[in-house]
Amino acid sequence: MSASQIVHGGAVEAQDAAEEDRKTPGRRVAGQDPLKRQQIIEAAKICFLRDGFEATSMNDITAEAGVSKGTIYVYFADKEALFTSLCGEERGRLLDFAQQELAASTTLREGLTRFGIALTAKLTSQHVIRVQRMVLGVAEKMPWLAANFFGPEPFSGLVILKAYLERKVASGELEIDDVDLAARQFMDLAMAGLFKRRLYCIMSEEPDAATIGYMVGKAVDMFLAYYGRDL
Amino acid sequence: MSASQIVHGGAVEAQDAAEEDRKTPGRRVAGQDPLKRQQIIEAAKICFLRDGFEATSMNDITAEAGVSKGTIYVYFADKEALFTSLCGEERGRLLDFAQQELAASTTLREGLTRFGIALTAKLTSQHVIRVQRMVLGVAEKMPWLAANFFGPEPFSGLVILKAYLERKVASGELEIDDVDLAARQFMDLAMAGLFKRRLYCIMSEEPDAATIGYMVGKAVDMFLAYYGRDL
Amino acid sequence: MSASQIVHGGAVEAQDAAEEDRKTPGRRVAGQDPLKRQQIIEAAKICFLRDGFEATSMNDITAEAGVSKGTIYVYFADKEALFTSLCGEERGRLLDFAQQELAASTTLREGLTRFGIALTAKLTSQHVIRVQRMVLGVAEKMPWLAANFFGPEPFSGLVILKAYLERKVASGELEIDDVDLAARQFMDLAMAGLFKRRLYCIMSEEPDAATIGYMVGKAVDMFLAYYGRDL
Amino acid sequence: MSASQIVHGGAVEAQDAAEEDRKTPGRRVAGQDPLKRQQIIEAAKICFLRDGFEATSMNDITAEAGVSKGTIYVYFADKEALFTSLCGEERGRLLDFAQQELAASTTLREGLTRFGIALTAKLTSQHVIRVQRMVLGVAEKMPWLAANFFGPEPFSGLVILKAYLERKVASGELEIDDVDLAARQFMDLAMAGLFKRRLYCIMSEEPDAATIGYMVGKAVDMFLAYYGRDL
DNA sequence: AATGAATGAGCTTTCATTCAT
DNA sequence: TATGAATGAAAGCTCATTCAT
Repeated sequence: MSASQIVHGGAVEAQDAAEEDRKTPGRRVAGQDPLKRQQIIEAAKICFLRDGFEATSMNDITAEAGVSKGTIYVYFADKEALFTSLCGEERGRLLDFAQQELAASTTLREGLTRFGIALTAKLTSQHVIRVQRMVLGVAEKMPWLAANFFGPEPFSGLVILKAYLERKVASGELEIDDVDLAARQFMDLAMAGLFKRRLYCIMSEEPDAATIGYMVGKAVDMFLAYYGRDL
Repeated sequence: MSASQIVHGGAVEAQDAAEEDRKTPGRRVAGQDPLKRQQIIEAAKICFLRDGFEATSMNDITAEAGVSKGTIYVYFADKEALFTSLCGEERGRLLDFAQQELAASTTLREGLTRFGIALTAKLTSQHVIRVQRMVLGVAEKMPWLAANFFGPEPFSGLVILKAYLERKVASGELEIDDVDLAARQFMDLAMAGLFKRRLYCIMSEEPDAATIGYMVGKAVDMFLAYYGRDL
Repeated sequence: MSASQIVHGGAVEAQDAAEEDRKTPGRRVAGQDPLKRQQIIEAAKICFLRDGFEATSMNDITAEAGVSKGTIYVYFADKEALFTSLCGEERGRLLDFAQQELAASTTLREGLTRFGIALTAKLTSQHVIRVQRMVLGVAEKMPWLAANFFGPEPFSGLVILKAYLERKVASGELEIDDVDLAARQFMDLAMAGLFKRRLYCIMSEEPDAATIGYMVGKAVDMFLAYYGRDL
Repeated sequence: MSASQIVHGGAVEAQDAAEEDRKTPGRRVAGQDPLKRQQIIEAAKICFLRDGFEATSMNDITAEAGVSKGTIYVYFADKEALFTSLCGEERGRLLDFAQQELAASTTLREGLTRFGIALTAKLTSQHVIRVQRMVLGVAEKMPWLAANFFGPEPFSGLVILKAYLERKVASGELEIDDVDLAARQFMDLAMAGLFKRRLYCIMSEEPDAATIGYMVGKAVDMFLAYYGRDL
């Protein structure tokens, strides 16, 4: 698998299949064209994020996708199945960018700062906030969907940060007794207040870079003051 | 008025009024029977918390409340008004308990600890989590409702904590340049990870007292290590 | 029966009964208070004329009349019965004024002119136009109601005009072979076009006195030119 | 196109279009099938004429038309739009026949007589009377609809008659100072009493040809006696 | 006798889903 | 295979009528 494929993520296998099929002319199998499937999902994403699950009609998605209603029902059993698929894709590897931020950093402080900034920017962005509200709105009915929102464990931001912290503990730069807790503390500290204010519409605009930088800076200070080992 | 009544909050006056009115015979005014109003709200709460705003039909509430549809519309102008009323009651004085926790404490560490424990217990309780999901589900459509969820500013937990911190700064126990940020940091630190895990159904049970105590203890340690002034 | 009773018309017997009952204190018989009955009818008239039969709710009438819904149902079996009663009263002696116009005139030309003016003014007045539309709107369902709208024959304008014409024929001032037709011709001629234009909202304002005078004048001219006997 | 098709009027083109389309296979566009549209309108006509606008429910029309409720809403935006369409079709060229009657006549007397007979027969026919009651029932709510009932000016019977009278004035056969009034007078004279009696259910059957002929004859006599110029 | 809160069938309209083309 | 017209259950809401007070 090439590097570019890694970047594109989950849709890659489907794309490959599509390209192969295109070579052999003739009828496709119903509900098997990955391009059309993606087209529907993208349209549904726009609608669901804009209006929420209930307020979005299949007609809206039809219009947005430019395919017929019947076709959607070939690719997805019903509205809920489409929504679930879409959430699965959206979740994708929501926090995988984190790995790069940490890998690209030389010092501990830089690593934490870049990680914190990227994390906060992402989680408070208009798009991701909307996705979260959408998912939380159906969490009672589809808890598994919410539970997996931040990604299946092995790839989530938390796991990445924990691994990073553990390496820094091993290297002697940090002294942490409960790495899991410390990782969670740092993440919440980095967006202290911002996340909830964004989620609850108290802050209606995305925070700007200066704000995020300021808050993450304070978080790193505090985190290192407590867990850092003066060398 | 007894202490227990204070705890129960907003519904108390209505109950009292109802009992008094029952003594004086005669017809009640339309939409003014607090018992019936409460009956409807309780039913609506069950339905809205279970299914969300859009997925709950007025018929569902009718059946749950055991009153007719027409009656609901005497007490509430429409579905949204009922939902708003319910949220208003639910919000009530969600975080006012906080004041007592701080007032009842002698030392700074005790104050922060009691405050953090009460806050975390409240916000991660099954009921409050459900209410939050319900409110977030309609945040896109009724942002004012979400924005006011944690109470109008003067009485919210944040304001109380900030005032407390400011007093401690004045008394020389703390040294904080940005009290607003510090307050937010402490609150998020106190429930680091817990809040999100509860909201996203990753943790399906309410955290037990030991867990909360452990996490809040760590939070207080970290907070005092950074902002505390060794006297 | 006194002269004043004749003028007051149908409600007289009820009034008498009311006065008698007032003498004996104590409870009235349900649905027997003519004052309250009238109060309800007046309110209903306002509502039905403003909004039509279907668009008027019993609540509207309740509010307008200042009596309770139950009371209305004591006086009238249902909405339709109330409407029917109201129409009966409205019809009353819609065109009885005509007699006075003719009696107060000395010459034939004056009689026809005054009659024509009064008739046209009445039938094109906003109130009467509304009543007519209301009645016509339910004519398919309650044809008897529409049929009696212009009054039971003996007292209607047509009968009065016919009697007048017959007297003028007998006196030699007119020469008419079909008096019934002539009477109808005069009435329609007097409001030629005006009536239909008013009914069909082509003319939204009541015609002014000058317009009516002009048209009736033309009608009298034409009528006398054809039926008049030059003496 | 046959003569009988001309008589039937507005629905003819739609039918033709439908038949043509049926020849070309393939799916129809939503809300574009003229047969189905006509089917709905016919059903609506039956219901609205029988019960009036308010008293007719969309369910009634659904049942009468034999199509689903949703389908009606594909063809018509709402109940009012359906009603308006139906009225528009009904109005059609209600009085255009008049032109032919006048054109086909040689003498003035014949022209007026044929015109008067055709006008009276049409306006007192059971169907047109019902349509008028239906329209008048909503005149308060949709005055524009009532106002346009007799057709947009250029094609209405009144305009045609006025033009005819003006020609006759020019040719010296008539002497009229106010042609507009004269035209209205003639039209009302032609159906003197008949129209109102039919509208108000005083006359429950359509008038027969003899009655109409008699009344129109009298009207023509009177009209010519006044406006005619003895040559 | 009078009241008006409560009822629930019924209203117009929407929309997820089906299936003939 | 893909289409989109048609379906009809169900939505939010109204209101004529009833009946406990």
